[in-house]
Amino acid sequence: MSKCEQCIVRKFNSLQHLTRDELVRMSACKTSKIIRKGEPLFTEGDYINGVFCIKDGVCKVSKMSDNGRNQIVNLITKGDLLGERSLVSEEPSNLNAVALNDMEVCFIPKEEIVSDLKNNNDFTMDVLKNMASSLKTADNLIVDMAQKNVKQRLAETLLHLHEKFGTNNEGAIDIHLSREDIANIIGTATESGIRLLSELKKKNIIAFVGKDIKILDKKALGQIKNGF
Amino acid sequence: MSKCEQCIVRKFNSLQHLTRDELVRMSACKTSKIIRKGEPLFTEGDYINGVFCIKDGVCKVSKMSDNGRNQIVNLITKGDLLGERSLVSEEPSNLNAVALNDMEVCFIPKEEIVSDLKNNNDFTMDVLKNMASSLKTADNLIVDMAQKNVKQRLAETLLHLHEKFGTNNEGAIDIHLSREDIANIIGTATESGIRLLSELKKKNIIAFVGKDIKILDKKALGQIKNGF
DNA sequence: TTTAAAATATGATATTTATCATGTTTTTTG
DNA sequence: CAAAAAACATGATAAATATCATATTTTAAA
Repeated sequence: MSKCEQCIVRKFNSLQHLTRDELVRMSACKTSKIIRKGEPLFTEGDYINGVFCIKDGVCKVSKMSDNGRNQIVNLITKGDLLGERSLVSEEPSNLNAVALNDMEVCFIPKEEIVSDLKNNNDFTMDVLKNMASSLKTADNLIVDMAQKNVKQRLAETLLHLHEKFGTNNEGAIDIHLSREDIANIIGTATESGIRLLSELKKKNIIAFVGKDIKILDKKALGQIKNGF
Repeated sequence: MSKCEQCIVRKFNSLQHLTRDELVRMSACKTSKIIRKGEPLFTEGDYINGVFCIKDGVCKVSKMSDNGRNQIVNLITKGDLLGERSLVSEEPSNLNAVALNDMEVCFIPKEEIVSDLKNNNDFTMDVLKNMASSLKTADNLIVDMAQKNVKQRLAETLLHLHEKFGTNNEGAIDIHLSREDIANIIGTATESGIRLLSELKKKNIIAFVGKDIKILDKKALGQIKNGF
């Protein structure tokens, strides 16, 4: 099994603040897993009791609404940590995490990492910083969801995905999401999402490469995002 | 000036985990303020650089959307802390806080409290716990905003306000919000909010006591919230 | 590789919500 | 207290979005 102290991925998240000794201890108790596309990392109601460190792949984090529709609240990718909240809460998760492609993840049990939270202030402060940042992002998303219309949210989402995942060698956004996933990110019916994508395609603002999306006119998307 | 170590309010928030010595030091550098109804505690773009401890009163925390509408993301009340995020971030606030009634607050500067974050792990862990809890609440709100319609969100908001603020001696929800505030909580146009409130009144699900709202049929509201 | 299932697409329609207009009531201010 | 401003209210209409129906394409499975 790979060793945390030699793993490059930790450099991208709070684990970079752990000492070599702490990493060696962590390495001894962590487990590595392969999660196949479509499989869950965890499900609403699960007690996670630990943190996932994403070595490769992407997963969608979502929540079922009372209306029976699924809302994606986050996309977690290589280098990210997932499940930090379980470290300071005894409650089960209110979220689902499902792999969007094959993933390689390490799972570090809560007991182990909580002792680091108690003893390594640099680490704790960084976790706190990240949570504060997530909270800001969440507040902004609340405002977007409440105040922007579906067309604006779609434009914003496309720009955001482009920013976050970059483009593949054909110029398309380098993440494979189904039309339903996209609708579940922007919070609309699948048909409405598809319809608006078709409209953007017809206006030559985006193009389809297979089913993936290529942004042709970034400026136009920016304007739509702001309500023009 | 009142002394933190004797102040009952701190018992309701993370400051309860500070030692007597830490409280005495804090007391020496904090400032007390009276904020009148309608006045801001801080405004989008301000560097807060400290934490507000709410001794009395309620404020609304909101953010302007690009569309020029104001979205209320939180109501902060007696016993709460406000501005924790400024402790671990160098960025200016993305939020506005405005008093809904006359408030009594203490302001503790960042420098002072950051040293406690570094040295008192109980305190730090409690701040972390609260932030985790806020994040969960925020995720739930994102899902509601994205997936529930305005009527559902109004019902949910009324039930939530009733839960959070209780009722006054006339049985009305014990917080005075304008119709515009209510619309800004549920994320809709003021007219739409008013219209739906009128409709609930007509159906004898709520009543108006002056301008305040009294819930007559909790069960019916619960059903509307869930889409019936 | 044929069949079944899932995903994508689009039209028709109903529902929800925003916007604009206007009137009334309440609150604030000189 | 009178006048002005703000908040509340409701109608009419337009725009946005969901829902239902159905067809096509793609993917998965037998």
